[in-house]
Amino acid sequence: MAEDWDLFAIVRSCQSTTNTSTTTTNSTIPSSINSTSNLKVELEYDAFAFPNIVQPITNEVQGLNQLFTSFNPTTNPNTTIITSGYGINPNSPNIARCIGQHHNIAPTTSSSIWPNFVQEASTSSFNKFHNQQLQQHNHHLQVIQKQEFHVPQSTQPQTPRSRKRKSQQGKMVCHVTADNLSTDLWAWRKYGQKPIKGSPYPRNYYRCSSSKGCTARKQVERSNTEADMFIVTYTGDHNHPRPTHRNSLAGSTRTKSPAIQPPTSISCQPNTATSCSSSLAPNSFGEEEEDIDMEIETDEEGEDGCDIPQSNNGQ
DNA sequence: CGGCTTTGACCCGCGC
DNA sequence: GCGCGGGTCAAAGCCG
Repeated sequence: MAEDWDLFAIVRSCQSTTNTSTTTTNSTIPSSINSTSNLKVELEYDAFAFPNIVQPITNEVQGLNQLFTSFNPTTNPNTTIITSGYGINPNSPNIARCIGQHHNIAPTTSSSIWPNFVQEASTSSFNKFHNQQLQQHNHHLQVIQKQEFHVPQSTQPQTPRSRKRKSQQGKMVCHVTADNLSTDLWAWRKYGQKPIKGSPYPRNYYRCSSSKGCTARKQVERSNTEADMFIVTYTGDHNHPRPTHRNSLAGSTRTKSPAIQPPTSISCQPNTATSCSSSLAPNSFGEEEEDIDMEIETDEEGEDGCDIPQSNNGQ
């Protein structure tokens, strides 16, 4: 299909740019959030009117923030975190404080851009979703705290096809610019592409290729409202430590297809996941430290690594 | 040779 | 109950 852009787009973005904007998926978010120079991270929780979950979420937020922070290469003073959401009081001191703190602490690693991420919850199965998310996040948090890399229990055993709608599963959504489509050290393998109703652009499906049993999934699609923005959605958890460096899995990249390539391109390929992911992505969690190291290793590429110029990661 | 991309078909959750 | 549409599978072909 001509729309290969996606793929590469994703992958490619190895370049870092400074624009990353985060928006909430649920509510189409205006670009007002975007800040070119400042990185704004928006944590959105659809707590709606479920007071009972607010607390847990708060905890989550903390956990996420920790992770996020530790992960965030860019953490810098300029980083702004915006909390918004339904249900969770944006003004919540707990959250704000927590976030602020973490950010301050955050290690400053590279100048890479830290893509925005949004935590999205589906309204339909709100409770279910939240429970899952909370579990995942808590779990991740625990993992991090322990400095472990496994996500043992996992989240869901993935049976042959867990057809459960993704919308109902916990997921992390990142909005990144084409330039930032970043990459991460995880190795991703494309396993499908589908046209999405209502969107002129197809959605690409990737799964982690580092480990056979890994349930991590990644979806990438171009925003139909903002041409140069890509929506990257992460689901599932990695059941293995993050690779130390982009691996080289073999094959690769077919050069980018002639088709559309996002602006910058390179094919970072699957291995490259966007930084967003790292942040929240469940998986990435554990590896934060490594991540950082590794990512840093990438130099500046910004995000993570997409150092790989073209073709696949390295290959 | 191993791994990746492409792509049509299939499966099945979900809304009507 | 039916149909739509999203997500996944798997064969074929490509690339390093």
